Amino acid sequence: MLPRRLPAVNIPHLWRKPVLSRLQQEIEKGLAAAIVRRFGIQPPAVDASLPPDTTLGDLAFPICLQLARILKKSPREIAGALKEDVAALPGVTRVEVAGAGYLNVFLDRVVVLRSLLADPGGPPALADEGKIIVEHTNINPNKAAHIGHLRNAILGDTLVRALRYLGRQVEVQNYIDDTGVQVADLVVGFENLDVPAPAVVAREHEHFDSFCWDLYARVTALYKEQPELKARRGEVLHRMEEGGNATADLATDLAARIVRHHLATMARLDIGYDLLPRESDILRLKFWARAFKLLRARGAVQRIDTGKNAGCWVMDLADDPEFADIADTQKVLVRSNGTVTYTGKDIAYQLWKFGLLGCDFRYRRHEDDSPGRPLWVTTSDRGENHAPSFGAGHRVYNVIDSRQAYPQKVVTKGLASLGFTAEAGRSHHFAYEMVALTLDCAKELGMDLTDEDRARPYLEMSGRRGLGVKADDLMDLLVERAASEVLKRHPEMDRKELDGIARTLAVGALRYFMLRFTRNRVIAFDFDEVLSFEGETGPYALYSVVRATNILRKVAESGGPRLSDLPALAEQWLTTETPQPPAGEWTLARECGRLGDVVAESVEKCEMAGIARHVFTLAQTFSTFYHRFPVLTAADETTRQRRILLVDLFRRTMLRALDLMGVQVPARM
RNA sequence: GCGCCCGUAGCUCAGGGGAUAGAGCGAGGGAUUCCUAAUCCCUAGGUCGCAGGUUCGAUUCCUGCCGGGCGUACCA
Repeated sequence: MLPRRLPAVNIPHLWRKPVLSRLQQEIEKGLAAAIVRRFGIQPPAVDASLPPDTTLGDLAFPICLQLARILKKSPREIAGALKEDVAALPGVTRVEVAGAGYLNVFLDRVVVLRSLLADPGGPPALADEGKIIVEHTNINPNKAAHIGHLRNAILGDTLVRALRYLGRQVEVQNYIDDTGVQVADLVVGFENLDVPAPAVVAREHEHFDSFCWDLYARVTALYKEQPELKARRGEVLHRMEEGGNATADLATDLAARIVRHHLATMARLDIGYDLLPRESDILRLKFWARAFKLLRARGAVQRIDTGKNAGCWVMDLADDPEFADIADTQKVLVRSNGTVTYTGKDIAYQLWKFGLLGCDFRYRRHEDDSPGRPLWVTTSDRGENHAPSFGAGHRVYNVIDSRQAYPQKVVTKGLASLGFTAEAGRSHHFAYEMVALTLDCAKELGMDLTDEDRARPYLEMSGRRGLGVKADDLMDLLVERAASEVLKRHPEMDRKELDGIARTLAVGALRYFMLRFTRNRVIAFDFDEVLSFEGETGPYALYSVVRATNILRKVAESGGPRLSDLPALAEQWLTTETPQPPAGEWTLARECGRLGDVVAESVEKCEMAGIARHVFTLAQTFSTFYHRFPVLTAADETTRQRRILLVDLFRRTMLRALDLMGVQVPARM
């Protein structure tokens, strides 16, 4: 569904890059100028790369390999001619011609280290762009959240954190589809299956959402036995859209109850929102009517009189090359029975997100908000007077799995066909592949599988079949697992601390797991993998920071500088004549210096796996450092101080990097 | 049918026009009077799905095949 690379989410020019890349940029410019001077040609893009290891240099330029053809000279000869010019650039201590003709640059490590210590993990500063709206989570409020929803929420929340780190103003929205077919199914379930009223269920079951998970699967089975119930579902849907009747009230109540559970589930992972826009309000406040009018005025929708779409209002996509692949070029926005499809409502919603609809929701505080994190929900009743202003964003990310790429394209096309081409260009479908279940996993869940199922590489989760791993169940498993690991190492630990650490480790394990896969890869979910705390996992990363923290604690305990003294120590060190740090230590510093670039690149590519990977690389680099270089018992005071500062640089960088992933660091584990 | 995604070590995955293709798990071997062994070090393991093309150079770009997944709804 996606182009191979997303259309570049263009980040307006970085006017201040992190220290490493800033230096790198200067050298790229200087090298380009030298090429013009020596050879009288304008070179292609001069880009630095990283040499395989730091003993070869800190930056490597392959440009001479490309110039060889143009200049008809050997790459090494060209590199040799440029070597002195590059060596004279500020921040460069040495240049070597290596391999086939690489120009390898050694940086002044002390200069770099000084800047890093002054601002560890600092982001590149970006030109202000205005509000960015990120929509994620968006779970149908008719059942418990499952691990597929977790991938969505974790990707979305990480994107939000990355954007905020880059200095963006972000508004997080979690759209509540409370008038959709799936909620109607649940209403049919409560009406026709032998279950207590919702209020009673809520009293008797701690997990109302989990109860509905089962009920939803039972309704699906019931439709097979009593097909006439499907007509009832249609009626229910109609009544829900009308509002102001008992059926609609039941639906609203059910959706609200389940949303509260979803919010609680996500809160366990430190995922929150600013606004819950409700679909019912889009209807009640006539958002669709308004969007529909605009679309008709532009001739962007047509009423169809004949054929299978007779009686519907559709958007015709035939003339658009983007949709050349679609067999049926008409996308229905208004059904023949007069109700609006999700895509129709989504067009209205998207217009509102950009402030193009000319009308607004009313707002009230959600009952589950907290002083530190206000949460608002839309309403069509009287709103509160002091609500902040929502919507009217400059850029919009919709975090939605790639199975919905086609309707997302229709939404964007809707904007474009109304003449809002700039906004269409700033509408980003942040697409990712689904989470499926391995066959082993499905068996562990006790699912009975068909032969067809067993022939597949993995199974798509299905709410209708009740096939899936619930988010809360997985979290419970992770917390339990974490608690037992911590207890093994700290048998004396009190319950309260243990619970806190176990929760932190569980969040770290889960969030790391969901982020380590690039978004175009289907995750075939497997319990053993997600429950692993060794190797490339969240707990491994946390462990490295805990160790760093321990070193610094022991430094303080042995009469050395305390955490609060370290800035002063860095300051003092900054002004002292210092030898260049050796390669093994420098590698750690260099990795720390890359965070800002890594995040900027991750946002540009909408690829949050880059952040996870970098966190792992940082942890791994530190682990190597930890084993090779004693800090407390360093040979001399200069070395000891430098290492203390390096450990602190690592610690502070990791705190920021892990915070981007929504993970806190425990004091011990 | 058409479109999109995936195919890299036994398994799970990174990477990406150029320096010996990387990591984790698993397998084998080693390290703990020393800052937590949730760690570290070493070894084995790869015609980067297949075939063409572009290029000084392709695992990476292009084309065509093969295998798998998803989409192509008056569900979302």
